[in-house]
Amino acid sequence: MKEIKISPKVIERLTKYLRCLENLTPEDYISSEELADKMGFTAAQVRKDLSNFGEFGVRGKGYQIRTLHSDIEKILGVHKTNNIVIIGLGRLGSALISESEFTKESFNIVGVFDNSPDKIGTEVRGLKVRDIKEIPYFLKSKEKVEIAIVTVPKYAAQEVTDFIVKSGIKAILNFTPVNLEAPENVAIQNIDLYAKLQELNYWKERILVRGE
Amino acid sequence: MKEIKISPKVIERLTKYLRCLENLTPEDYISSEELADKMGFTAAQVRKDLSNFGEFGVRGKGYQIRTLHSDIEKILGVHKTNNIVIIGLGRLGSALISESEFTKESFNIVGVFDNSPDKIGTEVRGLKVRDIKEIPYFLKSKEKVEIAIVTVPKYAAQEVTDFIVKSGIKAILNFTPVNLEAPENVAIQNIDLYAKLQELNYWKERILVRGE
DNA sequence: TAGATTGTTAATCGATTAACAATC
DNA sequence: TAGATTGTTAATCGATTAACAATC
Repeated sequence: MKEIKISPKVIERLTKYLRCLENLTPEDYISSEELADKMGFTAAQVRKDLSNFGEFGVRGKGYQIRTLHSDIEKILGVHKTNNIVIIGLGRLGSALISESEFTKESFNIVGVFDNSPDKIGTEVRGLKVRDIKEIPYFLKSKEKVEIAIVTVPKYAAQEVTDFIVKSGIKAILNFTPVNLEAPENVAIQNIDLYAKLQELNYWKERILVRGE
Repeated sequence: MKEIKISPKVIERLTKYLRCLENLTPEDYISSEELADKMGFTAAQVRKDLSNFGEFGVRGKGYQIRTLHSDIEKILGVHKTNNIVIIGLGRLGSALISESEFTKESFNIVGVFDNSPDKIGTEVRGLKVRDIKEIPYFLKSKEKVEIAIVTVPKYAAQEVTDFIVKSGIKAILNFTPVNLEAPENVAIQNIDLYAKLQELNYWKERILVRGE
């Protein structure tokens, strides 16, 4: 399998296929057309997306739901458990820790960090809150942790990012509204809740779009 | 100004221009090139995006930061206060209520709804938690509310959506991982935190992308 | 006026879709 | 084998970029 350049849009759709397959009978087969219909895509789109990564279907039959699900999980690397840490224990950070979705098998929160003396040392959902300064030691001593969820206030965002990247973090889910600077080899996904609300506000006046 | 079909990507970038302009001196002028550089876009992109909505620049000088900021706010409809309600008061819903960003001028949380007897009647940040069944009356009696943030558990998502849409909601910020069905004239933006994490997990192994 | 930068048209690039030979 | 549906190539569509005349 050659490493062809994959578009982020393909990966985004892969997560949607996964969501969709979860609700179906694992033993059944589904055609690209059926799967596409469920999500408002085209059958060609589905086949093209998957063909980037190999051949997962059976001609004349379609894709077996169970194997397709597990194949997509493998592509995304979520067939195994990936350790994550949460940086910043404000309201949002706390909420994410308890989010049942995040406690699924594929991601495992192994550390929680903040810089407030009020929070350091307390426990949240069985996790001790640590001083953010401990990050470098924590990352060295513990099992591999590559992903950090950053929910600090925006004035601290860049500084915290520099620090955790230097400490070895390779991927950041950024909830701050700051356009983070980081080295080329650090993956970043931004979730800007307020921006999404602004987008929604635009569309509510015109209609057209069934949000991305 | 003719109503040309605008791509969602344009609106997404508009919110980014806004974020960027916030940190600059209002009286200064900025060229499309300077603005583009700050975000890793091209100057042509910036000019093209803006030209969809009118002429905001001064040839030879660029765009005045203060007026461009306020012009983009007007395009997005966030120059005025838009009322919103929050449906579902789990951890995430509660966090959003307290999110300082959401308490900015342009959005105003006027109602909070849940169906749990434990929560109904309590107060969160000065807002009384109401029974979700009251939504229709609430929307009729109060000032105009068109936007709902939905943070209910996924099994309840579609049912709740049907109910609030029937009650008059015109736009939904959907935090559930469900692909909501709604009439054509209801705008929906989806924020799927877990899916974002999955995407990030893919990119962390290859690198390439500075999340969308 | 000369210099700078816009707004816009035309060219390019990438992503989606249609079509079909391969094959279960 | 006949019917169905894949994987893939070619055609289409839309979005980005380059280029430049308009103009402050």
